Amino acid sequence: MKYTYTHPRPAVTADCVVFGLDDEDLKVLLIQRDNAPFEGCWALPGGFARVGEAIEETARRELAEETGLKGVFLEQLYTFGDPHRDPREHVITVAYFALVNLAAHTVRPDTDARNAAWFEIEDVPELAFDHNRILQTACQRLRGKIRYVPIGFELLPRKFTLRQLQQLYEKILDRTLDKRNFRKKILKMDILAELDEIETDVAHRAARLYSFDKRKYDRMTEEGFNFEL
Amino acid sequence: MKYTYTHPRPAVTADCVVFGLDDEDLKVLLIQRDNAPFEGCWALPGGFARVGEAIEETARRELAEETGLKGVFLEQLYTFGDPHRDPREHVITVAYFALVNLAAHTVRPDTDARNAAWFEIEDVPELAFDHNRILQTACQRLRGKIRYVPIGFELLPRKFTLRQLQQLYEKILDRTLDKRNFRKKILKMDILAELDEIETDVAHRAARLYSFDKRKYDRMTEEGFNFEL
DNA sequence: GCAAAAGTGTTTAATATACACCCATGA
DNA sequence: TCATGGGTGTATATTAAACACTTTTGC
Repeated sequence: MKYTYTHPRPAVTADCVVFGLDDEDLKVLLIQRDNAPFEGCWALPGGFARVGEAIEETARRELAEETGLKGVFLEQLYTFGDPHRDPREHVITVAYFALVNLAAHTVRPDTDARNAAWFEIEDVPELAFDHNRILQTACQRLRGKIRYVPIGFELLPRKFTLRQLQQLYEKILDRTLDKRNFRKKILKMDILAELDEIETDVAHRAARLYSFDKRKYDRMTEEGFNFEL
Repeated sequence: MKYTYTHPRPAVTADCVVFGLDDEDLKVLLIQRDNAPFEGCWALPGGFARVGEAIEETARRELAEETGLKGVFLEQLYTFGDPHRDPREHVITVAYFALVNLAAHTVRPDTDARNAAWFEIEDVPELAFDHNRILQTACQRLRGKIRYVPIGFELLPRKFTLRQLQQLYEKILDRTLDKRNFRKKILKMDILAELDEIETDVAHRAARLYSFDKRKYDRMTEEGFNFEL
């Protein structure tokens, strides 16, 4: 089938930078490419936009097709339109970043990708296209955003300890935080629900579990409160 | 000439939300459309992406063609990809927002647009496509960003008084600020250069002029300082 | 009983806020 | 001389930062 236009058009793709937290390590999900260009090279999951499909849907569909991930937190990151970022032709990509907690979502490699795997942020190899740059932009955005929007909870299991939360922040912000001050601050915000449960299977005193109370948070932001760590 | 592809492609455009400050009023630059759809309707300046042209260049080129504005501060805002946002077909638009100071840039209507004009933000009429929504997104971004990145200076003349700066912030943040506290805070940041000049042609005591010292600011941000008003 | 992490308060410094008057200038 | 905005300081409240020990639990 052929599709003809009076003017040449750049192609459009959507790519996803998927962050996951695994035993306190921040990782990113990559796929190994099946086809040219960059065959065999690691890359961000993503693919071509379809006509009639919202661009975010493109991102979600490709993510599901290539990695099996569904229903994740997804937010638009930036649109990269350099005409030489794809050696074949002018391809504009709308990049998204996603946050998942690894315990709740299992990844299965699928048709388009020979393989999908989690990489430690520091150990990411040379990627296809300008994907290293996109990843870098995503890391910056994550660091910038996590300080004043409580998106960090997307990376944790539904029930978590304050230590897990603190370690997450320390990992992303790349500095240590004072335990007492951290707890004081986050609890005072009143966006966590204290559960009647404690962690299990730990070789020391078990910590209380908490969950993020989105309803409280939404109510507070409406009233002009701002989260800021 | 015809251009043929094996898969259908959405079209891509770039649109600009241009903010300008005029006698302490925040305005946005609109053009009146010459062609269908939405002929005669007011819209954001913008147009179709060319193959081989970086998408930001599309935005700059269209802005210059339609309004005569060149060399302005331009930053990517968001990409809108709803398949029904253009009644003709699926058009993805990469929206940018621009800041200009009206004194330094003159606007001349040009080929594509029958007319270009500045509108008070509050008086913007029903626009073509989803441009009202894009404008709204841009306003939010401007408000959010101006508090922690000193982009406000782009809206002012090179030399300005502290009153002008404060009024700008009050306009955008939509609340009054205490004069003494504002001056203390902004001067303590040490990103303004105090000039040996005062304003002229005012019917009261003339205020000292300042200019934004980008070099100082860049040096400070590198050292991990953060502007925050 | 010891290793490992949970949990908890206070002091001090820094920052934000609230607030009012005299001064210079041009009309 | 009056109207208009320029320019300035201090006291108080709030928030951030620094800091160490006791408790619980599993091994």
